[in-house]
Amino acid sequence: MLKTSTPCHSHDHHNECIAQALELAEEVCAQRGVRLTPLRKRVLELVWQSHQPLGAYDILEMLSREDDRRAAPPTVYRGLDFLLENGLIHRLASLNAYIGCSHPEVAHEGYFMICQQCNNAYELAQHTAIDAAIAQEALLMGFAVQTQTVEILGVCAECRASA
Amino acid sequence: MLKTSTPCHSHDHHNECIAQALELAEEVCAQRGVRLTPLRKRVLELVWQSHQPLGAYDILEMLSREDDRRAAPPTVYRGLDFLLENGLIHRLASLNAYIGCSHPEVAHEGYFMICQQCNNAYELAQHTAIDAAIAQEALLMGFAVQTQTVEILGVCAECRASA
DNA sequence: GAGTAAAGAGTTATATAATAACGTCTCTTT
DNA sequence: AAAGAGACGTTATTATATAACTCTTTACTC
Repeated sequence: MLKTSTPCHSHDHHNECIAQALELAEEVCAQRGVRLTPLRKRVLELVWQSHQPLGAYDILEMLSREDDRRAAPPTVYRGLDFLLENGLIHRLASLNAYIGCSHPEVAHEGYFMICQQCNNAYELAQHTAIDAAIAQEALLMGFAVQTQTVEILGVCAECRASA
Repeated sequence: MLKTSTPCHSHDHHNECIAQALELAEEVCAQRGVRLTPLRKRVLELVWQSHQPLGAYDILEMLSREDDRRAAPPTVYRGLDFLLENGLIHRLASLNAYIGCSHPEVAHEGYFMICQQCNNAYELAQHTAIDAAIAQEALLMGFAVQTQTVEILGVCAECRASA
């Protein structure tokens, strides 16, 4: 059973959290026989630089800044597509944005609570009451679930406390 | 408590279901003192012509066909915005599409099961296990929910049966 | 190790979804 | 009638994503 990803609010985030995610990504890709190319790794790293969902064009701009030749959209979208396929990131449909996944080793749907003040996205654990409830409703309707989009917008505990 | 909207598969859909929705919309708007102008009503009618979510540009094209002068995007989006604000339609973030709401008289979030074969979108009842589960998770996290996006893609019972 | 197929990535152009900004018309309210 | 607000037309633009073609790199086969 997966645990709720607890976003780091510490300054070590950039060092620890990202490094850990990249390492795990390497493992996962190796195990699956798919290639985490420099570009893909670069995109993943950029996505991981915050717990705040990033737009594809934000990533594009960051990429373009580093290499000083201008990257084009397909470059980023290919990277994102690969990462999505391999569960290394999730896409947030309600924001048109992307965010790193802490548990790429297990295929799963992402359930998110997204704070509209700090913009952090908190991925919920699997096997919560939520997915049980969805499974139950689906069963009642005879509906065969393929993919799920569960994105809750609001204000996180920290932001509520500091308000 | 709301009931699950049971999409009509009958041929009477166009006559009954739409008429009923439009009538209800009139009532709701009258009661709230907002204006269901001809344009807005027209957009709502178009949205209701199927239980399949429609894109804004689909609606735009339909509008343009009738009046034979070409309508522009803002025309449609203004209509959609009004309808959204008044709960007469829902927006499906995962599809960038819009669909009529059967219960505009009660403010609520839309939970949807969307069939990838027939494209029908089934709006779930409120007060299901799902919203209870979401509320419970939010409570655990100290998260104040503002808006919810719950969109389940898969195959509906009918399509499974006929496959 | 050379030949070949497939995957990855660059590049240009385009599709799709949504909004900004401004003008005009039409109501109501005074 | 004048003023103000709401609704809508119109043009242009922004934001998000993909198509199509090319060339390079990698991996596989012999």
